[in-house]
Amino acid sequence: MTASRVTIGDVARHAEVSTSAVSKVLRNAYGVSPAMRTRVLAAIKELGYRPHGAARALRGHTSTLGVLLPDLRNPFFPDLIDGIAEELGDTCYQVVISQAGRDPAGESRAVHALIDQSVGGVVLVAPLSPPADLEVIAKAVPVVVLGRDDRSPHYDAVFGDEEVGAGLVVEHLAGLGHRRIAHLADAAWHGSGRGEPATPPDPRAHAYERAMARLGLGAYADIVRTSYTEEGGRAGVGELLRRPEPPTAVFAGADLVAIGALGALREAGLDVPGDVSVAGYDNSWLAGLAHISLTSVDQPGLTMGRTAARLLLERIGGRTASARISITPTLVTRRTTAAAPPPGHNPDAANFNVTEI
Amino acid sequence: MTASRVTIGDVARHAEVSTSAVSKVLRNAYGVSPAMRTRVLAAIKELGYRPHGAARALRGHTSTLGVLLPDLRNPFFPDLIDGIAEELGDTCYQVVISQAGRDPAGESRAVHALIDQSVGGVVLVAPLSPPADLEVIAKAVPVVVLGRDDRSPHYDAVFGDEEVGAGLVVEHLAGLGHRRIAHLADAAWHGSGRGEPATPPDPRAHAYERAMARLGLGAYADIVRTSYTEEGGRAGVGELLRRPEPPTAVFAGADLVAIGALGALREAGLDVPGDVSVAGYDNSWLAGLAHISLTSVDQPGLTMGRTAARLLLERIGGRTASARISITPTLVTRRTTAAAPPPGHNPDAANFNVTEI
DNA sequence: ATACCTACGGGTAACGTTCCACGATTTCCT
DNA sequence: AGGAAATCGTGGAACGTTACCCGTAGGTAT
Repeated sequence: MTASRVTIGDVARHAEVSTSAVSKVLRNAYGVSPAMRTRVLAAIKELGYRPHGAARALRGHTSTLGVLLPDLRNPFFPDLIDGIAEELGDTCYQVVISQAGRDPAGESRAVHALIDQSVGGVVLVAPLSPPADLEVIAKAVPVVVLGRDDRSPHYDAVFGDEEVGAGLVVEHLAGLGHRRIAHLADAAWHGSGRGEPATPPDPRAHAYERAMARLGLGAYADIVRTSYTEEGGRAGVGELLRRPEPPTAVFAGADLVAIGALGALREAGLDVPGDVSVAGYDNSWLAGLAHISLTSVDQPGLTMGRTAARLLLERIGGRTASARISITPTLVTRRTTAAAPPPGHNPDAANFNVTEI
Repeated sequence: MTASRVTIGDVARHAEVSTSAVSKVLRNAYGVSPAMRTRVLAAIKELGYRPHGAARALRGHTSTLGVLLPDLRNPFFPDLIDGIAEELGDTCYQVVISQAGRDPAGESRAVHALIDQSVGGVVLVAPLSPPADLEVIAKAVPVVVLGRDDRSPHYDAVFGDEEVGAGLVVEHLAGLGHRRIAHLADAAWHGSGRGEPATPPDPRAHAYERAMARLGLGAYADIVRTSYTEEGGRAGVGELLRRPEPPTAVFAGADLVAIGALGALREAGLDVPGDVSVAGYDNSWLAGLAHISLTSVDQPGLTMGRTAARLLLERIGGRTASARISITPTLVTRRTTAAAPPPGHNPDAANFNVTEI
């Protein structure tokens, strides 16, 4: 029952010109007189005509860009999206977002679905697929990877400097006297499994390890791989608390994970930061909430989003040289990190301080 | 430099059949022998062929559904998306998400962009556009509205029962002895402005007013309109605290707003729930966090998302009769609501209890 | 043997847009 | 004045897919 669409032909008839003419004013191409332009514009408005995106796409024109997000719940991602949308504000491009699965297969399916929809380009946020797969995708459509330090000849990358970020956290915690500093890493970023040069090794976890080693704490390094969700944070802390000597500080790879960690610690009767310090990553709005006040590594999401969008536009514009842009993070210290408890400290004794229910 | 796409013609040539034949096996239509089918399938796999979405769309076939979200930060929305994705799991449909602006104009632009992309249907989450505009849109594409109680002959609606939801909160707070119960409502839901029958009146705010009246607290009803964001919650509380007699309870129309309210109250030196009680709406994962533990009206986001997707599929399948599905919310009480302070209570005196920095 | 069905496969006209090539007119230059 | 150049507008062939319609081959009932 959907009324048949009004086409460029209808507009042409109504304005008594050719469809080519209408097409020209639509794309404001060369060769159209002001008189005709106004007539066509009037006809368009009168008929409420809107160009058919699919038909345009068939001719190779597109006005949508795709953004692939691993997860809608991560509070850092809206910042990226806002940045992308801002940069695209004065262009004709429109953003569509697609949620990738938690696994490379789902991610691949989602990105191909985006391409089948003939988007003009894609921003892949923290993708799971190995670089080789992305090279293939980049052959079909301009690609910018956001949040992974890939070096590819065919697509661009925008990412925070993990070495600096992890270093800041570890140095901060070590400076507070912590030695047993554990790290909750992203399980999805599995080192491979087939022995093939698959996804590059998790750079955040590696940076953590190097920072620990640099500070002479290499023996205390302890990585738990878990999902980058609140639930993952809970599970990770659950595992850490079963260690013979649980850590006194937890460096979560994402704010959401840190939030889960905070919850699990609280439920275990441990005080933050009295018994255990917790730090997150991304400094999303969640970290800044008064009731959470999470120490976190600040990454300028808006800037990163804008940069990714800019690179994508450049690629679409014809740039073939590859770009790699690194962004240096900073540390925002808040109330979840404090001096390490004294060596003989018994966490359970601290429970007397807990005044909340 | 993007390599030219492999088309259905390439597949046909490679399998030595006609394009019609390939098209048939693609849609597994009638009239194709098993032998040919396997040959074509082999060719498809060998060439890595993927059907061109835009070309299909031009012929009237589509396999994407659009979801329009007002805001990526609202923690309730991912639940809806997950519900929609779940329901669509075993169909060929793929979801794309688009972020509407904060104003009706931006929303309209976003939904039309979606339609131009020839989606097969759209789910509009808490739309700002007046029903009349949605009727127009529903003429072009199947529409389901999620989170607003519209009764339209041309599109469906799935929504929580606001009367029950607001009633539960107000009764809960009144039962705890509160009288000055204020409400933070959505400013975007402006009652109109032109005198035209624009967007219907904010049902949540109205339900709040009726509940207050029903309990004999009509004189205490106090609505502050603010944006449905964390910042909006802060601003709303700021305004409420400037009242001659500030409220002892705040009913925020969304969890995110309640979070902002909590932050502002804390910064004002007020204790929650000692001095002021706070309740939210949607019972998103944010409300359940141990560090927040917000009393909130529970709406089953997953179910609502699934229902919306189901209705959309039915519409696409040809149903023309309109559906309206109301979902009854429940109340989850947590630690942000408690008995009202005694009449002579001086909030400032309570500051002695504040132990945190 | 003829007519009729069924199963299988191909030919081809759309779908709505863009853009190249090419007329038709006017303006400019010497 | 004669032609070149600039300007304005049109025709029509794609783009990749689908769906209708029509052959053909073999089988079966009359």
